[in-house]
Amino acid sequence: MSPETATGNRRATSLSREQVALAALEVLDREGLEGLSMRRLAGELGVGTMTLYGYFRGKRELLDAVVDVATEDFVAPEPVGGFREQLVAYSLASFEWLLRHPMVVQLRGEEAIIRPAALGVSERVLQLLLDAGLGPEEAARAFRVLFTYLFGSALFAPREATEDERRALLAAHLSLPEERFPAIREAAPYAAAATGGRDQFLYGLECIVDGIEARKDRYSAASSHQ
Amino acid sequence: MSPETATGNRRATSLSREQVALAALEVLDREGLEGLSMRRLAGELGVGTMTLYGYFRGKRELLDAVVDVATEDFVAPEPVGGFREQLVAYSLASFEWLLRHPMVVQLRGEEAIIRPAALGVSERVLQLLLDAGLGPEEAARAFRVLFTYLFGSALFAPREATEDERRALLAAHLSLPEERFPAIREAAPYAAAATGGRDQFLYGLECIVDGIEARKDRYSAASSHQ
DNA sequence: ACCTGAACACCGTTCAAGT
DNA sequence: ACCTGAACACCGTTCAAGT
Repeated sequence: MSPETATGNRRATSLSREQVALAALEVLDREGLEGLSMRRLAGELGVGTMTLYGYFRGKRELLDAVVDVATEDFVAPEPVGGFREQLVAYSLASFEWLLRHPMVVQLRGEEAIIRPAALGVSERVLQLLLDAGLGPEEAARAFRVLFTYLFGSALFAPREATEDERRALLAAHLSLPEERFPAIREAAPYAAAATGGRDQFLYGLECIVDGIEARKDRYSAASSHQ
Repeated sequence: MSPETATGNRRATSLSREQVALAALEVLDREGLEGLSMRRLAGELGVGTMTLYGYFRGKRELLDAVVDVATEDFVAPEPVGGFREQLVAYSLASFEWLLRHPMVVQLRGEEAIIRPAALGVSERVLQLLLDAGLGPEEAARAFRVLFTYLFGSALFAPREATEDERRALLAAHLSLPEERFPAIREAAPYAAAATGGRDQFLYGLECIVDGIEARKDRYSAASSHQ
């Protein structure tokens, strides 16, 4: 709360880029993208606003560094199991990581940020696809589909609805005229559970992996079972 | 450009909510979310900034109205063909609509906006899933997967890379050390084509529909061929 | 009633001045 | 060198005053 707690270095004669980025990440995780301003962060660190411009060219460069710092706490799963198990495990670990740092998703949406720190995971997943028998073109496309679904889920379907949201959604759906919206009304009791969260993410992920596997089998002449 | 062109009504004694929303949409389509400020929009309409607050409680309410207005130019495809063809046609039409109004995607990311205007499409897709034999719970989940992939694609993979971006991406990938990143290097020539656009969207969509169909067949006792 | 300028509490960043 | 206050050109919105 007070300037000292942020870094324990209130004199600020020797901040590092990493210290600044870590403090920014803390604010972002706590209060979201809107909560972070240069003025605010400087205050938190106990330095003048313009001091930050000695470490970073501007806010964008700072945010890039924050994404790098955030990437470091990605927890890679053990590489055990077959093609399918590993693909699911890596995707789920990525999903959970993005939920811990929602601003990475928002930043990726505003403008493409490709940070080298995440390359390790990309390499692993791409290798899985190639090993499974997909050609490099097919593998590149499949990889990108997984990436798009992952980020889409993290942004548009991060969590299950709260009890209040469930009630509101159900009420909204059931208030629709029966003749025009029979399908929405029929699915209404299940809509809330499908809005997001781990189970919903896994459901879609399994669909996509099914599709990838079907394609894989189509490409390797003989379709092997499992 | 000049105040008159926006609505042809520079005296502004009788603007309507819709006129204001349309003018806002025009600015958004032209210059993106960052380009729209209340002050700017008021200037474009030839009225004082605070006049807008007579039509909308605040910026958020204005943006909700803009999404409604934008929804009106969604072009629904003809409902011809089977389950698969129609699902693909509706998804593709939605993708193309979102690309025409990128701010809908950005707004949907910042906070959940569920606008009634889009309910017609939802009803149609949900009905397709139910007709195909999915139970209501399964249909709700499948629908949400399609929704998430659609919005994810519109935000994270809207278009193919430009020639410059292709070159930059290829160079970046090929500069990686061969021992640590063999898979990325192998897929590098195809990475650019997979970054986004219509073909990539369709590739992933087919994967997902494959997965949904597989589930459908699993639920209806006998798996029918096509 | 309807419209709006001034003011408030914010932004990111430039620039010139402090030590 | 390193740091920073004042200033500039912006925001969204409140409030009181104009007609």
